[in-house]
Amino acid sequence: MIKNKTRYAILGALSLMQGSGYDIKKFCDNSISHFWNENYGHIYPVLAQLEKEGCIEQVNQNSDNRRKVYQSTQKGKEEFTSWLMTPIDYQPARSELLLKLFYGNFAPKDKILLMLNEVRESKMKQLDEFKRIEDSYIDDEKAQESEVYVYWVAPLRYGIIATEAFIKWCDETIDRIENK
Amino acid sequence: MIKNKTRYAILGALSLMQGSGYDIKKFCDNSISHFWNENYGHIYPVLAQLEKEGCIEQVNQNSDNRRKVYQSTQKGKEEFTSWLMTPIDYQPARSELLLKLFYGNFAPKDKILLMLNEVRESKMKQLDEFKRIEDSYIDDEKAQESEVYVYWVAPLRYGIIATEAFIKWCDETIDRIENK
DNA sequence: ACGTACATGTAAATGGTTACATGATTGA
DNA sequence: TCAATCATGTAACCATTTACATGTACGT
Repeated sequence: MIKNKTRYAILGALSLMQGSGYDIKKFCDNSISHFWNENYGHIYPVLAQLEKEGCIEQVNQNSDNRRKVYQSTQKGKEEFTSWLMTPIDYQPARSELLLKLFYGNFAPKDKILLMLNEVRESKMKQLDEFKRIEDSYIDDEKAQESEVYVYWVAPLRYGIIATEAFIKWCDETIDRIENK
Repeated sequence: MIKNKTRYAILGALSLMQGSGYDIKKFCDNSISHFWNENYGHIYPVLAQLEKEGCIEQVNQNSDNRRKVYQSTQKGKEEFTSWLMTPIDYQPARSELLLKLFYGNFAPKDKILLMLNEVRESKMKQLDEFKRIEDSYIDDEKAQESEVYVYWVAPLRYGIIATEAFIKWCDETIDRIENK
């Protein structure tokens, strides 16, 4: 049935907090969106599946009875930890940008340059956002003492380093196309 | 029905050469695999679809009559060029590595370090391969004069720059985890 | 009272991979 | 003659996204 990654994204979220499907979606959008995404169409069925398997359970709560608040069970925690230690799946590459660029000679030069400048622009904005978050981390001394600090910084640093590299590549590529 | 990207990967391949589904698959595996992949389950149905729509046509050929060799039609060429000029689709991020790392505190430190060292190792190999190809380009003066040269170099340079950045990030992340 | 955000879920469509079936050709 | 590669295709499965349906709660 519905398998793999969403399952672990949910178990991961519920290892940090208890919450509803809606909360998990918000967590994905707000906290890990730069390296992960989920949508409701996936979350709710997997949540039901995980409950059926005893990996998560509903938390009794008297207040808002629309909400189904879940927490991870021992079984769920164990499955999550064991997944953390399994090797990364190979992900076949699919870059629409590089595919288009590879065939760039079939389009007018200025259109290709426009495309590159647009992606460069959007990456610059992303980089600014990453650096803003990094600055807020650097100012927060308590956070730095936390056990999880290095693991939260790592994806952010990845965003920064990868985006800087991307912009560098844009610059040299734009330059090379302009001067050809 | 079956839509979008495979369609353009095929039209792109057939803009450089004429060939069969099998040839297109080989082309993907050999020439553009570091930024694109296709499989037979996608290629053959899309090939049939494209022929039905008049974007490609079969080439008469007397030799091997098992093979169905296709070439792009005027219509196909126009559709491909116009696709080249449309904006890049947004791709939601999904990095299993970063997801696992984000939750790294739930696994033993040495397992996380092992994981990072493994991906670092495999990226090093990839980088060597990219540089080997780059060297062969640099030695080839005729290739450099070609109109398409910049467009063929760009994805390769992307591979090099992005992979170098990745390794740099691995190093700093491994270091940070070791010293925590 | 109205709009926005909260909240859960399903159905359908789309996208992509893997496994299978089938057989010809080529070279060692 | 045996293995590898060439060659085409289908079916089943798995994964993902989008659209839809439905209704509540809360602040202004």
